[in-house]
Amino acid sequence: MDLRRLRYFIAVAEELHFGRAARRLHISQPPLSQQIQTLEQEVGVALFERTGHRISLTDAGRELLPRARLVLAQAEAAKTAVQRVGRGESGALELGFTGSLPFTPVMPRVLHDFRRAYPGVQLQLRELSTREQIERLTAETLDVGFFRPTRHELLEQLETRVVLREPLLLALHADNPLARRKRLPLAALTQEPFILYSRSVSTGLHDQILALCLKAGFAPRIVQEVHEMPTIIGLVAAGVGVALVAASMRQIHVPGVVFLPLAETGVATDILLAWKRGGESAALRNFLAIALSEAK
Amino acid sequence: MDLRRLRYFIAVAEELHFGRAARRLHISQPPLSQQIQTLEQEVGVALFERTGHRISLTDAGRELLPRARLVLAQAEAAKTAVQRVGRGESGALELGFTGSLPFTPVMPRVLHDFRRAYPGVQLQLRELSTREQIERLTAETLDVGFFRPTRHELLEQLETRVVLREPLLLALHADNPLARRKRLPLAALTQEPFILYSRSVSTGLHDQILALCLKAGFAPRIVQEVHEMPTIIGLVAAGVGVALVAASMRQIHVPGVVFLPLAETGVATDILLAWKRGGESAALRNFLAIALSEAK
DNA sequence: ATATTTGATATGTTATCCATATCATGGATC
DNA sequence: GATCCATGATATGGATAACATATCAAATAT
Repeated sequence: MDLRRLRYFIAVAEELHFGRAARRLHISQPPLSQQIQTLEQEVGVALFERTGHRISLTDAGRELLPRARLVLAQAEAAKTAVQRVGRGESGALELGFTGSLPFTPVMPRVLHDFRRAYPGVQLQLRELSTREQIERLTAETLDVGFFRPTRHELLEQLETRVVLREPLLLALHADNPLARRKRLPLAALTQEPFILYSRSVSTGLHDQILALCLKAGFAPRIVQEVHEMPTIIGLVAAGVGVALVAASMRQIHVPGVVFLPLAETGVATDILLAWKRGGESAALRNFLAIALSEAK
Repeated sequence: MDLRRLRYFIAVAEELHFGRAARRLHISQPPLSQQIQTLEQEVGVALFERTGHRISLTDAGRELLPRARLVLAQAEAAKTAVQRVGRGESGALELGFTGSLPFTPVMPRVLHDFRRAYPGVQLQLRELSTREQIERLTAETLDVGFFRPTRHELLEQLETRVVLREPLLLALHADNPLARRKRLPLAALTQEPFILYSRSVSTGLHDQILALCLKAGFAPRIVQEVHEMPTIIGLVAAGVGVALVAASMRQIHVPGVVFLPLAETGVATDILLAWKRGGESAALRNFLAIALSEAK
């Protein structure tokens, strides 16, 4: 199983024509036929069906094609990553985060410290939903991600650490009579219109808040679902309704929005750092070291 | 970037000793040094630091090690996956069957045994009429099918085997006076209302039963045509008429339906296994091996 | 029936890979 | 500090593998 043979195989599988594939590979046709035959001998399975004038992939060939592409892509990625390190850029790191994270104390601090400690690392920031982050982390098209707890079947393939736990606060409009109180029990919100996190995108918070309300004895009247926390603040300012948000949302100063602690204790939301187990790059290891040391 | 070179690199990186790594790779030391140098030239970065007596990984080498492992592992996985498909241990198989087949002893047993022997094969079951199966088998949008004999011009393009021969029984309602007899000659049914198989969908059974009746000296009074055997049982139970059904229909226990053997001997219906000649996938070959070995 | 296109085969050349032999250098030992 | 040992690099020749040119056999198209 040679990378060159895999490359040849992909060319033939894509062109479905030995001659064209050979031209694309800048070799002549006979050695290509020969290499494919060698590859087929090696795996012990026919990869193409040669029925006279035209060829087609066998089941085995169809199985191999995407895998061969993956192997080649990863080899290529390894090469460029190594070269980047060689040029002193010491690697690249793609970091995912949800919209609320930049307002928390943890993400800015980690970024700042990492940038100072490893100025050579090319740090790419990507705002992505929790779900997208989990999918890209498992597919290894993202190195590390910040998000809040959720349910997702791929989560168990990832390594996660809680890096911050912050209380949930009630955000409501200053004109609301309840805004004059010092703290509020959830039960006081029975009649309030609720802004909630989207069930499909922010499953964890959606379910958590719903469960809290039910425990307090009422089902919230949901007037709006949103994807990201900061959006909520805008809606609260616009008088659309009340919402439960992480304490760090207080960072966002919008006239007319008041934050109140809940009377209930222990109502909080975690911030997680997640990455794929095994095969951590040097840059990722360094990032994790900094992020986790600041986590307590 | 050759897979061999990556393998060599991993060995040296793990042993941190060219001699030991060479021994592990069953080659001598000089070519190993040479291959590592070639690899370093290829990526343009030093992977090891040779400081006199001992060597260590450079940052670039540390970056490469986990990635090289990943590439090799995935190449290996691709190989075994392809081989599994080649051996028919994985892949997909689409199986057609008519409505009466699940009640026969042969189809459930074959499915059970095949699933146990080749759990990796994705087995798709499709309830299809005999005609549809024949058309899809010749068009190769179906891999294999179970049905009863019929006339169809495309049949000669298919390979067929009889996997079970079962007697035809008379199904009639318990209230029918004839139901008290132990066995019945066909001639006793001259005046009975007949439920028959649709001429267009189940040509074989339709013609067979019509011929039997004519041979017994009467033309049956057909009150209803149906597409599938199990449907008949329901109609018999409803008192619509009498019918000839395969013995395995006795599996369907519906109150009010009585099954009686015919006085005539040798009145039976076959169950066929059919597939398209040539180009059998490995999974299909394995399926046929199991199905035909149980056919006797 | 003939021409054309396709992938497979034959053969010689070149490049790659490996083994044996040898060299250069950094530590360890006396 | 001279010697010895271990380690990786270099030199050289032979085996293997990959390639190009020339050619073939079979399937289509004209």
